[in-house]
Amino acid sequence: MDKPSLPSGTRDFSPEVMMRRKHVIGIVEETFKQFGFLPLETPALENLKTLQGKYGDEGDQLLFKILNNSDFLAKADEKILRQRDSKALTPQISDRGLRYDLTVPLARFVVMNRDKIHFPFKRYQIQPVWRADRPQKGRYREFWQCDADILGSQNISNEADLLQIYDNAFAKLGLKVNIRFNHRGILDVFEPWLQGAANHNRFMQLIDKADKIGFDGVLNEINKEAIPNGAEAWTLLDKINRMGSAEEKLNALQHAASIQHETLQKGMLEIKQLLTLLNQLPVTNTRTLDVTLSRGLSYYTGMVMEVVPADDRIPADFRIGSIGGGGRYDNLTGVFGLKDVTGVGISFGLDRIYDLMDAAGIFPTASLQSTAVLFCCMDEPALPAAFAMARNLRDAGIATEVYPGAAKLKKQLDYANNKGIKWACILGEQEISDGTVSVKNLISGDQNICPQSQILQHISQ
RNA sequence: GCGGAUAUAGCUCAGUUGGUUAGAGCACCAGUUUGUGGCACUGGGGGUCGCCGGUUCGAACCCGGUUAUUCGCCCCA
Repeated sequence: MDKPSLPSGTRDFSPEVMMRRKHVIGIVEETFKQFGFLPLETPALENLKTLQGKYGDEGDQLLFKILNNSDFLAKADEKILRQRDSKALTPQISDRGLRYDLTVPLARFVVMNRDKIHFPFKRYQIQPVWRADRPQKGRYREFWQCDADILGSQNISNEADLLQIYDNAFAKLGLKVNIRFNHRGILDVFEPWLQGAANHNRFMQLIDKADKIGFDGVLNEINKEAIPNGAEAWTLLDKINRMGSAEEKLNALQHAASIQHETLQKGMLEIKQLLTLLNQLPVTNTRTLDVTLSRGLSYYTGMVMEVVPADDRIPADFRIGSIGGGGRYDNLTGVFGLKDVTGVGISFGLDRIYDLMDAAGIFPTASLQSTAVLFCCMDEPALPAAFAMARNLRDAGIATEVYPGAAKLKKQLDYANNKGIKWACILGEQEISDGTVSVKNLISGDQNICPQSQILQHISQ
């Protein structure tokens, strides 16, 4: 018999871990609801056609594919089969795959249900996604995303809401973060200068690594890849970024842009509108305009945002990437045939947030408790009385257990102690004949005898 | 897809230049206490040293292969 094991990059979540994960999910979900988002769930499986071609070549490689049922090889092309050409064979033996993110399923859903949806459409989705990536620290093959998106409204107040959601949720979680934002319009200025979209995309990919490898690291990469004017563009962006306030950065940008670039003006206008909405409101975390933020290669077309940890309780060597990100994408549903639906959304990386809070040791201990009262019976005849009292306590909203059967008292109290149960209610021959119950507070060690009818009042004190 | 590290009890790990019966802590079970947990003490169960092969009188230890895990790179949450 082989030892049981898990597929790499997947994990079991023990009851202790799940209590904490639920704590995080609960706060994120509650925040989404407070801003008027409603839940959506989609299947783990999607048709491969829905998923493929949405995430670039690399993304397609990382899709988990599912073999067709029935005799899938019988239908495969004889020639391709003999050539052992996996890439050509895949479409013949696999029609379905596991979802890679929550945004593409959302787009599919909106297109399929366009007749039922009223725009602006605000939905949140908290579900696992799968990527056949190489696992490493903070990176899993099965992980959870918590997405909130608004479709069909281009007003910048949506972005303002999403930035508030980030701030509110992390404030409630008790994790200090920095919320960075930028506008793709600012970066698009450089496209002609960098001589083409390919260079520009690569440029954005490289500057996105600044957090990790620093200014010089990015500069080296740009020089190594010989991106035309890349070094100059990067130096300029970095210089602007070092200025203090968002307003100063915007002013510097205005002066630096020698031509009246349309997307730059749009980007700067939207950032100003955003600041007008947000600057009057209280904020718990830091929120910075970072003109070097690009969010890689994805489909973003307007505002982009990203959350990075900024909590000094996190050990210095515990480095992990961003824990949330999002932005505006025009024409998200275009690939599925529905044009001109703009969307803006954010995502919380649940697993990384969990890892960070765990490393920083900031999970509240209360999130571990479940049962409040345990009934311990000395003998079987005491069980009916325990069941009756347990029922009353549960009706009063108190989580209550009756220990199964009449085990040794030591064993029953051990159980209560390990589970962090506060009250042990002991029932033996004496208590049953007196109509009483011995109530022990397992935190203080105090023990009293009270009438069975008074049990609720006794433990409510 | 590429590179490094690791693999010994349920978990975290020791294990001397290769030498008799492979250890510790935690966890578990039992007892000290026939109805009282946490603390303490005593005892107990639990291992084909990842797997396959090689070197050797002798391998947990050395060599080769393999599988898995893990940390980086690419990319991403």
